[in-house]
Amino acid sequence: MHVELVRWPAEEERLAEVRAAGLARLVLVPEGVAPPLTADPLEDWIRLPATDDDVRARLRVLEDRARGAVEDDRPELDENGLLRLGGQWVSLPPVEHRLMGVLLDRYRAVVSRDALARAGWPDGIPGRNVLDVHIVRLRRRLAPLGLVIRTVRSRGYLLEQGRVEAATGS
Amino acid sequence: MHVELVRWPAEEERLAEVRAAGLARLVLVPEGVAPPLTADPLEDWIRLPATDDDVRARLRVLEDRARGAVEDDRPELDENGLLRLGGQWVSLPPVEHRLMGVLLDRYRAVVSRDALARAGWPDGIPGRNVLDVHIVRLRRRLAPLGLVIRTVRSRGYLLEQGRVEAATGS
DNA sequence: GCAGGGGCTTCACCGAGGCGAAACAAGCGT
DNA sequence: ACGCTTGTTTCGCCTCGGTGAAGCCCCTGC
Repeated sequence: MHVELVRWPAEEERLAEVRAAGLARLVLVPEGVAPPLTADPLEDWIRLPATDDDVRARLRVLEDRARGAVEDDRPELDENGLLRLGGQWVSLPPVEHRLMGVLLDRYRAVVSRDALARAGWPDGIPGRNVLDVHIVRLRRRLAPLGLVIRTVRSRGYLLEQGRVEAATGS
Repeated sequence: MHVELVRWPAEEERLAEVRAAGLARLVLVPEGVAPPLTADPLEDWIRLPATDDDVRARLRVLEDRARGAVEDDRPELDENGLLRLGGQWVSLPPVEHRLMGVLLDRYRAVVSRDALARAGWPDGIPGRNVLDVHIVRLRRRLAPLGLVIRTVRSRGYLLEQGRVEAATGS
């Protein structure tokens, strides 16, 4: 993810272009000049002179926003079984709601099948295949949100954002 | 729209609270201290000492963002049963007016069938299917405005703007 | 290398219940 | 008298949770 550096007001035209292109940008504003203001989260400005650290800090945030428009916000699960992520949502039936609770508590970490079974069926698991089936169903329901449940063989499962894998290990 | 001013690192706890509450905030960072970084567009920081103009500039941007985050054109319902949205309007009969009231109070959140029943029929619900029927009728009336009532099975209903919903994979 | 087996995935199916919607029958105000 | 609103019945679909069974993949023992 790249962030454009734009001098203001010297490069006014370029700022307009970069804005139109929807690129992230940091505007450098010398002393005594009013900064250009916009509500666009992909734009920030900094007053010169500034330390390299401060410039880097603002650049990092802009990079995060540029990247994270899609990635990296954490899904939210409410008490009504609604799972929200990036403006979209899906509703989860009771069992899957409970399973999702544990997976989110340990987001991006492995959750054992045992822990999942206990969470999904506090009164004891009905059959030995039930968990697997519900994992499949949960996977399908999560797909539209870009969430993926990975299998960690003989260890358990792990919830994360679905990345576009460079190559499937085939 | 209000923006919280938070001193850093003195008011670290308060920053956490304000973040959790989703309020817009400007973090004041003294010289020589690393600013707290987040991709959240509702947070910004400024290096002290700073001019009043620079502070005001950052406040204005945050106010704009806070306003934009909330104002995402919400439908308006008046006491005469007129529901307006985006220049258009429809009129709602008494029962549907009351139902719509609760749905709007909890816009985009789940409202239980029970809560709807109590709102629509304060003196007790006449039959057990009445609510379903009125939901259907309300749906038809809302359609021209682009509003949609989603079913959240065994939990209730939810009112939102009719976007193209990610369908469940068949 | 090959066969066996455990772990996991997926499908097809069933019963129960939640929900949708059409059709019908009043009631009410204008 | 007419149209709009409200309540009721009824039929049928879809979802949800659970079960059995088939198949795949990887590891392991021989």
